[in-house]
Amino acid sequence: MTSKFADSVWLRPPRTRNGQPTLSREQILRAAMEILDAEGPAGLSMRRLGTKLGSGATSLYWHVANKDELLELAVDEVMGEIYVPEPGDTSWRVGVSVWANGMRSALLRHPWVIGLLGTHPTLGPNAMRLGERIVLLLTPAGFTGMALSHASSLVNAHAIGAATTEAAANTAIKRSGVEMADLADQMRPYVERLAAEHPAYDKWRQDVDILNRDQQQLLDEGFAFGLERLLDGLELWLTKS
Amino acid sequence: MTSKFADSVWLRPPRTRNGQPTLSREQILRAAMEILDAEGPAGLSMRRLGTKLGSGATSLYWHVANKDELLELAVDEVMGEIYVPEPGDTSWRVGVSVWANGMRSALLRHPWVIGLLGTHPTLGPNAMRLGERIVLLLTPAGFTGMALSHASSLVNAHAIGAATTEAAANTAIKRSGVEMADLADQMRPYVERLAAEHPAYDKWRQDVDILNRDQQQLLDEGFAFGLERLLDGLELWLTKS
DNA sequence: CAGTCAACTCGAACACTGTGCGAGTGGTTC
DNA sequence: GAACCACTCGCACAGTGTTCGAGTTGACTG
Repeated sequence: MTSKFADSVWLRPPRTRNGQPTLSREQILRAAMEILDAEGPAGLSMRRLGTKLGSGATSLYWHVANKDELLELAVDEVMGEIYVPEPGDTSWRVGVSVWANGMRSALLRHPWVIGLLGTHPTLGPNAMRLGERIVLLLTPAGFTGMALSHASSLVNAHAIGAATTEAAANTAIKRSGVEMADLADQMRPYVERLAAEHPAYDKWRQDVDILNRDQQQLLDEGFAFGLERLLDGLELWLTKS
Repeated sequence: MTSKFADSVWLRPPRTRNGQPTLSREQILRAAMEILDAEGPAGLSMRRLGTKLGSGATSLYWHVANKDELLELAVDEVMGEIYVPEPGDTSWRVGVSVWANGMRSALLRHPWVIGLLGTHPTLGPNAMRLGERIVLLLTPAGFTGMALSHASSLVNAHAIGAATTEAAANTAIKRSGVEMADLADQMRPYVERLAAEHPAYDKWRQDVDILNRDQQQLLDEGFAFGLERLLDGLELWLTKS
């Protein structure tokens, strides 16, 4: 049940010597991410990963303690794909926007990360580097002490939350036929049944004709809208204190 | 690979007659949630659920198509715990705050939901009821059309994102010994190693002395801070358009 | 050159998992 | 009595993560 942080991956160097012994932590990680990106977490099993690498499944356990740990490494790898601009290059608003948008798209490129974020805190080196960049970006903007932490959490939460619902929508579309129109048709009886019980929701849905719009564009706009409101709120706080 | 929405749980009535045949969808759902709350998703297996209900594991498949579907039902059940005030009872700001706080605490009461939110969209009756209430709350506040959707997504994302990182922290604390101080001690060598590479982050961490604070209070404050900024941003948008 | 040790690989086995299938049970309706 | 339906469930299958202990390699030491 309990596990010491002292045993964590981040404290244990990759087990490999100068030579290249046909298997390395990096290599395993890369192969694992390929499977995850292509087929989601359900597609990743140690045996499959082993055969993909041309080695026995249990060989992996020399380089990685656990499947869980492997996933932790993978999550941090995704964190490494997020770019946070240096201060001075732009205003803090633009900097935060770049960061937030980059985070959203990284999460959507690797949607399996989303389901893992709530299970372990992300403490890997890439996450740390991210933290450093964020401090560097927000400090000159005027955020200090706890406000810095809170502001950063706010942006983080926006990216994670938006990516979560967006990923859910994506998998629903992927899993049903292909066309959004088809899915809308399939849902019609259900939606109509509920329309009676939820008149306001239904009226709104008809007003905006939500099912006949470009879903991706809607999601993009929604994220941008939220981000803008959130930046306004932060800016207001800066000027008022 | 593909599955028609026509087969979805939400279109299929619970399979039970007037009599009470020792097993019902409701009952299964309740037992499943007890296990999930107590031991997380890893603790839930169909066999365990069966024995907990005093019946064979495969009997469950009469009432529920598969485990995924059972989890979908469970997620919607949690959505039912979220309260959105009616408009007129309070200002929209307070209404949204109640909703957001309720959502955060529901997700933290049932942290296993967080990992599932990204896998299926939540379309159950409770989620729909939530949607209705949100429309009723935000419309009189001045949000119409797409802005309503975007504002609602923003609040949603904040709750989900904050709960995600908070759940991650909680499991880390639960899983290591017991005391936060112990965990801080265990992390020390790692943190110190990284301090050199991340001076700004390190300086900030020392300035606020983050490890010696009440973590729960910090999380609460962070959520409230973010929510306030976000509401300010929305209010500003309302007045400017 | 032989010997030792560490780094690394891997097959077998264990205790599990979700789920399809077909047989079985009990009550209600002709 | 017969037929039907709602429902339960044991068996079996193909898979899972992981442990253990034996095996293989290559480099360094005596």
